[in-house]
Amino acid sequence: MHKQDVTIYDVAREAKVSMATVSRVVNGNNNVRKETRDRVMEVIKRLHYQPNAVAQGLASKRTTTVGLIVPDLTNLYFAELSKGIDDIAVLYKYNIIISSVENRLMKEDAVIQGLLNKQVDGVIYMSNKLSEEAAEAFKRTDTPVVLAGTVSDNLEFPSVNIDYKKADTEALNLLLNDGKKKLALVVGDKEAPINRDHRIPAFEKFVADNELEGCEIFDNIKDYSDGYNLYPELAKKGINGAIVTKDVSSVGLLNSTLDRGAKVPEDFEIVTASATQIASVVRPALTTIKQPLYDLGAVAMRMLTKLMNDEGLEDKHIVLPYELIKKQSTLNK
Amino acid sequence: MHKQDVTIYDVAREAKVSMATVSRVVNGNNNVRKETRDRVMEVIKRLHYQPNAVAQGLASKRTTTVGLIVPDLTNLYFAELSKGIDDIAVLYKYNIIISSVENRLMKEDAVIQGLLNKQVDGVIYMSNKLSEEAAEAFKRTDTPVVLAGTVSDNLEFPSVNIDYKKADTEALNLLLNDGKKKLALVVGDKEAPINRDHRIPAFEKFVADNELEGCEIFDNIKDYSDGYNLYPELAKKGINGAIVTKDVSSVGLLNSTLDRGAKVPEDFEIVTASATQIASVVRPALTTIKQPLYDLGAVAMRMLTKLMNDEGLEDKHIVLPYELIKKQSTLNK
DNA sequence: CTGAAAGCGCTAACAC
DNA sequence: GTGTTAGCGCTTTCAG
Repeated sequence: MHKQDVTIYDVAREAKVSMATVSRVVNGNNNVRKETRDRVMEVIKRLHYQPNAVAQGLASKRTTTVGLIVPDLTNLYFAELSKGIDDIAVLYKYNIIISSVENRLMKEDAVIQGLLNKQVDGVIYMSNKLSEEAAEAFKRTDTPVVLAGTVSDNLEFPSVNIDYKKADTEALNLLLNDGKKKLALVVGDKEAPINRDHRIPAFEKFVADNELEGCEIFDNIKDYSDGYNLYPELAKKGINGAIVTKDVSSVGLLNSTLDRGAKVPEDFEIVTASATQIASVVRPALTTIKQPLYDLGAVAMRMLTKLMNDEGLEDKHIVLPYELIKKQSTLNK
Repeated sequence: MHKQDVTIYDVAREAKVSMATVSRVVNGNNNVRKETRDRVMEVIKRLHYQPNAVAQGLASKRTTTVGLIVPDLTNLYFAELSKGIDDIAVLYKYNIIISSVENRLMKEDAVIQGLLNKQVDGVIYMSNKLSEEAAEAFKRTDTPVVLAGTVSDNLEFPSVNIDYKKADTEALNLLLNDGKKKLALVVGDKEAPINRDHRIPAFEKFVADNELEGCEIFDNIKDYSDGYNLYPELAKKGINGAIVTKDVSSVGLLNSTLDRGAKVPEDFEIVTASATQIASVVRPALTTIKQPLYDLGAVAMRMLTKLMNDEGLEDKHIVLPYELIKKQSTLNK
């Protein structure tokens, strides 16, 4: 970034107006006579003037930039969320500073502080859970924050989610209806609020309500091989149906099942709780709880634009509909 | 972004020094007596002072922000590249403004101009091809640019790639060695420089060198269903081996092949030219040209940091090694 | 080692 | 409608 060649001052001089007028033209302020505006526009074009957004940001205290906090860029779940956010951001002319925080030395609150120092106008936070430190960092600022696809203990921050309990219950009903009675819930982290407060209670309630026996929760299944290595244990325990929260784990479990000669869905049924591209290209195709990831992101960003304009929100917590997509990994009787 | 509560001026007054000294402390300048430094640090901590990066940017002409231009966030190919970039960016304390440009009304050069207006210190451009307008926009500025996994006609811009010709030739040799002689090259866009100048010439040369007949190039295969719908045509023409540039298309083709009762790899072999997670979870697993996506991104970002520090580059065009990973979609005799 | 002062490029009252 | 004038919060000579 070298010294800027042409500034608002050059345009003013050349167009024989004050820089205030140039500023008005640039910002679409109506208080400029048409002839003046045209003249200024002509000079802007001729000189290839481009406003310096940093200077604008310092003077106006708005950077038209929002921060995005995401665990991992290469996780399709968050990539699809981000796409929804990005599309709405473009619509409202915001740029996005993206920060991934998983497996980093830098602590989450330091990342957030860095974003705030850059004077972002707002932040969207995505994760399986809102960490303590992140929540604290957000509370210290008055920069608006929206949680997308992220469960939080307190309802302090606006959020967009689906009804995880309802979705899981519906999936469990599908399994039960197919005659599978020894069910499993396979999660990445038992303590993540989304699991602790939603999926696990829903599972336990379902098991109790239907008086099922031998059902179990499996923790710490985070990637493909975790899923792949899990099947023997499930088989030994006679489990014949599972809801798996991560789709790569689902695929690992699926492949493992097939490799060991079990039939899906006859012997064993799988429902995956996060439907990304990966779940739909494997064979047999996986039955999924389809979260509207794109929409979750888009709605979250729309909420944020309102907050950044001090417009206020009708609903602070939005719940979007999901869909249970029945494919070949369940019998679907 | 409201009025900042505590500024460098507050710290200066409280510590009984000038703001210049506070600035020195904040920026780690050594020309400060230890006692003074300690006193300033104490006040900074006590007042929770955080420098305003926008003001720093305006005054210093460095924003410690780089722009990333990517076709689509949800394409794992670019997501993995981005991850490499991001990790190095964090290391050098840069933030990343990410802009996706595929299927947008806004033209690419407008996106680039927007990034430049934000005074990014550098730009990394990723795409299948560098568009004319993008190249023009980059030429107008002296902000450094690096191309990652992107082929360009001219060698004006520094770049990081693999040797696509060599990789494809090795893959074709694998197919031929397995006894497959009617080969196909399946691409997304014939006119993209990576195909036009690398993959297609390599394919044609291979066919000529080995005096093969009935080999053909298939264009416009961009997604899963394109790949899925392609197989009948290949079958009719007796094609028995294919290199597919996009991995989702490869998977589509694979599933279609299996659905129609052909055996992979006995009757038909597939090699995919971009190995993302998707290629490795399907069954049979796909043989792939494994591009070091993470490294491509990391090296590109490292180059950019050098350029941003006016350090100069030893090599302007870096070629990284690839690997041909043999899996079950080829016989591998 | 420290301070004074001049910007960086723009916005936003305020006056006319 | 348009110009004048303060800043926005920080870096960076230049003196001393």
